[in-house]
Amino acid sequence: MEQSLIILKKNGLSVTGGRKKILDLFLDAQGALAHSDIEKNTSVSFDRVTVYRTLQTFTDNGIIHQIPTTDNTILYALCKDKCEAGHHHDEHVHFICVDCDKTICMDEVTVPDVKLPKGFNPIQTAMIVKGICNDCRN
Amino acid sequence: MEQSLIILKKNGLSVTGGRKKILDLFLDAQGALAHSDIEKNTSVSFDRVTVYRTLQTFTDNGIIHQIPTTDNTILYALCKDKCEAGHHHDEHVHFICVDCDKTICMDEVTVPDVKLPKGFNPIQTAMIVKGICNDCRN
DNA sequence: AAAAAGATGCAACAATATTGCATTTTGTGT
DNA sequence: ACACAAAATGCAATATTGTTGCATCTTTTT
Repeated sequence: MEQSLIILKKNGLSVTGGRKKILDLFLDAQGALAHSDIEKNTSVSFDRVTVYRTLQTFTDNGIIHQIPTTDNTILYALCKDKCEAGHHHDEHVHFICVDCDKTICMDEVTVPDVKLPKGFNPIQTAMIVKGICNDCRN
Repeated sequence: MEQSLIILKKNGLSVTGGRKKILDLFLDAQGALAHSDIEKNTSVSFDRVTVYRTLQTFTDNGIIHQIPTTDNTILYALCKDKCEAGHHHDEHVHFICVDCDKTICMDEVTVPDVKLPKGFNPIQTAMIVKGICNDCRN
């Protein structure tokens, strides 16, 4: 059985052509995807609204997570199995290549703890490293 | 002499009413500001475009820096004196309060180093902690 | 197979961001 | 202080991005 199908069923989502297609994009992608990446993809011919709603649904169900960026786009990437609905554990490092512009999830690299000033109570931590990725160094 | 004036002069920027006003907002602000915060501020009555261009100018000159977020807004905050034009050193932790929604720069908390996989060359690191801030805990 | 629940498309709208150009303001040299 | 050059601003137009309501179609359930 296809992986995208498995994932959708596991999360109790009705399986539709659109969801499978978009989920496959993530499964195939090396790095993170923006809404525009999906919309521009020739194999996806859905309404913009459907893409928005699908990404929202996937996020709500812990299938994908959002990645913070400094340009005004939201990036999405597949969650690993540790994520639960409504409570993401995407506490791994995200690497953004300044050359090829790809964003890569480094699941092996966990975010180190930081000591915060008194009175500040951390719930979730994200870390973004900009640099040159493995493919772009020469 | 006013601080905003000093900063503008130091960076070789022509000093205008708009730039002073916006810079003062940052100097007064506790946390980071979004474009909309500035535009909505009653004491600012400039064209949206001017605000965009001013923020861009300040960013280019290392006066303010951008903060990554997962909602699709760009946040800006004052750089400390270590920042140079074109090369930001905003390697401090940003704290986003999930209650009051303020974003605070924790200049005292430096971002710890992480070991990246072979072939990945880091240039800049950012870290975002979500949680409850000092004002909102009870 | 029918009913219920859910997903999708469309249209309208809202918010956000960008660009070119004319006008005004600021900085510079005298 | 004045005139000129350089830079900033405002306005209009346009592009991009995100949201909502509702009718229609598809999937799931019984």
